[in-house]
Amino acid sequence: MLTVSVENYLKAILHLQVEGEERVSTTAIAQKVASTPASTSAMLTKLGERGWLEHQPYHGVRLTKKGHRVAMDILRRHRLWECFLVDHLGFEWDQVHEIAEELEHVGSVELINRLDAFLGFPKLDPHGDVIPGPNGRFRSVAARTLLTEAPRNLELVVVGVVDGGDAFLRHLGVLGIQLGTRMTVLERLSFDGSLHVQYPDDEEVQLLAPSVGQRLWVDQSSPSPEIVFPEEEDLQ
Amino acid sequence: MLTVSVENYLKAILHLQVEGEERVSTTAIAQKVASTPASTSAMLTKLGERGWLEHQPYHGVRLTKKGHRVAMDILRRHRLWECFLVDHLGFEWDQVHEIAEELEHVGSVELINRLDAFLGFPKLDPHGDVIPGPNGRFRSVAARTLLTEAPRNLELVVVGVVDGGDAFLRHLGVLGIQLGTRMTVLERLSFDGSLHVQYPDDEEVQLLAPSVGQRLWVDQSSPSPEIVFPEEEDLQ
DNA sequence: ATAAAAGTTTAGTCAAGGCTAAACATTGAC
DNA sequence: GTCAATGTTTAGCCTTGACTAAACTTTTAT
Repeated sequence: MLTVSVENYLKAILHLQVEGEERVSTTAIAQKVASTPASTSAMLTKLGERGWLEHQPYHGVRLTKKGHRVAMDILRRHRLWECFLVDHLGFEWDQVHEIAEELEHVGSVELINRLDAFLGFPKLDPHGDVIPGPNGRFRSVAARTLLTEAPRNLELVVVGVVDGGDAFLRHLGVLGIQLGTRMTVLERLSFDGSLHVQYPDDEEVQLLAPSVGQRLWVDQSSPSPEIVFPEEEDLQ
Repeated sequence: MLTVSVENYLKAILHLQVEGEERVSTTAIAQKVASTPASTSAMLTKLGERGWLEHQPYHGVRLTKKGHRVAMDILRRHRLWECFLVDHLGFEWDQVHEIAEELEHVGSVELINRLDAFLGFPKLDPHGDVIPGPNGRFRSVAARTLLTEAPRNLELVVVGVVDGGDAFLRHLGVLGIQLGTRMTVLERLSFDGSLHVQYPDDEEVQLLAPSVGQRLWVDQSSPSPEIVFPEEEDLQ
């Protein structure tokens, strides 16, 4: 049965699987769900028996089609609820994750599809993450680049954050950055990859740490015919 | 800790306590939460130890102030979610109970208060039940009478249902009755208390079973200076 | 190539919350 | 007032999902 605990494991595995590795390790999963490797191992065996994943002892785990579908549904619910909380209840984007963690386990399919319609079938959640559709697949992904890898001297707009924990989101708040913030990258420093950026209507040039630049998705502020991507030798 | 299970017990006890009896029996609670008397007895002992109720072995149970407050909060969450589901997601009133049973266990106080504001601080849920305020007390109760006890020959409007399970709500649907339906009681039959009622713009007189009339809250359709309540000798 | 480190699983417990069967209280009928 | 019927609790057991400690694999470093 799909208990809250099972849903959390599947969600965690999807997360780790998307973020790179083909096979996901027991320890990594244990960390994500804040449990011990021993408990996790037991759970993985069970999830394997029930057909949600393939578990090769000592060599990690991979979601089956069925497991992947379930996990995507949970992600869908989580992100739709976040939209609701921010767009209609007036929460800030760094306040909604915890609440959505609870709401995502409410199981009614009818509920979530109606919520989707109520919200106007959004493609992105308040952090700029893509929302899976009712078929359990991601909706068309908008063009986006990491700020670190974006072209210079072109006005950009922030369209998302990578793996946005509340701490990072609040830090962005301090920096005055949110979804929709516009900025232009003037230079990327070779020392550590820090970025010199400039905001519209602001003479001053700001220095942005690489830890921030690597975690911001941006798109061109207004479509332009000439897009110049940086070449390797550009990097000083 | 306030687990889902504990919340369900407290909610069930509040329900039974409101519906009459001062002390609530183990068996009645077991029935409400669809459990056995044995399991319930164990749970009641625990809830007593934790200060949510007073448990006199063999003589039933009564919520403490603390327990009452918690139960009212759950009722508040349940009914606010029902409002949201019907008013904004377009559900019918007989479809929302189950879903609200899940949503009511999402714990954030901030969430529920914002939802309350979003909904415009409603006083009544889609079934006409009173919604507790953030202080854990019922909001001012509107004037209302059971249809069975309402005055004759006066246009009434349905403002609520008593203990509306889905089966009853669907039955009302078959009869064409919902919140806001107007009707006039012509006569109460002495045999079994059935009611002869008439709907506006409809010549035909309908017969309403007492099982229905006893479970409909009504108010006067439009304020009238003369309210005639039925006397005993009126009942043929 | 092998030993230490790191990662994973197994073994043995625990708490929550359910169940059935049996023992115990209370109530009501005679 | 006693005894049967009803209601309640206790006793003993089960499942889920956690935990620690110990055993076992795999990987890494020398």
